[in-house]
Amino acid sequence: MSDRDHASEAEATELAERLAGSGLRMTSQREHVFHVLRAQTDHPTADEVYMRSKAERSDISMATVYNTLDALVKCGLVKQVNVDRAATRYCCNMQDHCHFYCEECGGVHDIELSGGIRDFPIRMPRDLSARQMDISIRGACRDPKGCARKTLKEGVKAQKDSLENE
Amino acid sequence: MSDRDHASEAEATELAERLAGSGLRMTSQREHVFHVLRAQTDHPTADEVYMRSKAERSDISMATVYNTLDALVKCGLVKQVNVDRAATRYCCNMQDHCHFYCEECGGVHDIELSGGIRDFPIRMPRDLSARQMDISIRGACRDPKGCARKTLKEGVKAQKDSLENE
DNA sequence: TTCTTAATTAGAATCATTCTAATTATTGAC
DNA sequence: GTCAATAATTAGAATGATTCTAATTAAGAA
Ligand SMILES: [Mn+2]
Ligand SMILES: [Mn+2]
Ligand SMILES: [Zn+2]
Ligand SMILES: [Zn+2]
Repeated sequence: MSDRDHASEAEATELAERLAGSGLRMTSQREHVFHVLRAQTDHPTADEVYMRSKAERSDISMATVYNTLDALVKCGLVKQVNVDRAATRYCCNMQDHCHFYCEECGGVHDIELSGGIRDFPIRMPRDLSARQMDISIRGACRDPKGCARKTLKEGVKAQKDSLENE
Repeated sequence: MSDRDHASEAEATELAERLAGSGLRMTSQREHVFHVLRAQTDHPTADEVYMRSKAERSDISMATVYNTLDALVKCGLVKQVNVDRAATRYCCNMQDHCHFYCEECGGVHDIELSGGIRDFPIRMPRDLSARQMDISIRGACRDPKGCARKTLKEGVKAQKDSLENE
């Protein structure tokens, strides 16, 4: 049994436990979608998750991808990330972090937070009680190789076409 | 001439100048939409701006409201505020601030920032250059009177109906 | 004016997401 | 294992915010 199998097994076990904790069942589709998410640290949209999932399991449906992503969010294994009004992205890094959006390539990167998110210099009015804080940063990633994603629209479309014509 | 007229006049002048600065023309629709936005400190959606605008100018169209809000954003008089995937809201407070979203009533409130947004304790990776940071807080506003907006969906719908049946 | 260009408008189109209703899979009791 | 009960999957329809289109109207320059 390879390291990879070990990793997948541990992943599946964690998934099954978390799902059970929320009264949800483990299924092969859910395992596969979760694995697809964990395979890359980018923050794919539902559509991208669908395409990647379909590459190995050609029978999976978009509806199931949406349902599964929902289930993963409900049981605390995945977070939704929204950038403007674009399609929701999914993040499976459950550490406390914030997001960087590259306006050049459209990529989203995780940024670790130094201190706890609590001790940020914000004075909360007395009549408002905070439950959660979200920080997002936008800018450009000046990676010499060019960024993770190509120039947003064209790049995403090209990627989609190439997967469809397989 | 009343104080109110003075205020409106100054508002219109600022608007005209800002529009001109972006190569855009001043129109009565734009003046009216801008005035509607400045009349309340809440963060209305395009649809809400449309309803409020139509209350006084029944001939204005939704398309114009969208176009105008766009123009106002382009010339730096208004900012867009996104909460999850819900309809975009519009904010005409141009000071540096962040947003509080009440999960109970759906209202959005401004929160002043103590220090400059620059000295927040975040270590940026070398290959990422930040241009802008957004902070949003979610929680509940425990106002004894109840919050600005009623319980989200029902409240918004009721408000819409009441305006339509005038 | 009159010409040119921009703004407004109604309605169609788009696109991510949610919903519906039918089918299939999983679970637990027997 | 059999069999109901319940949950998950699925295709496709519906939704809703926004954008686009193409026609009309208004504004500014000459
Ligand atoms: Mn992330
Ligand atoms: Mn604001
Ligand atoms: Zn980039
Ligand atoms: Zn509230």
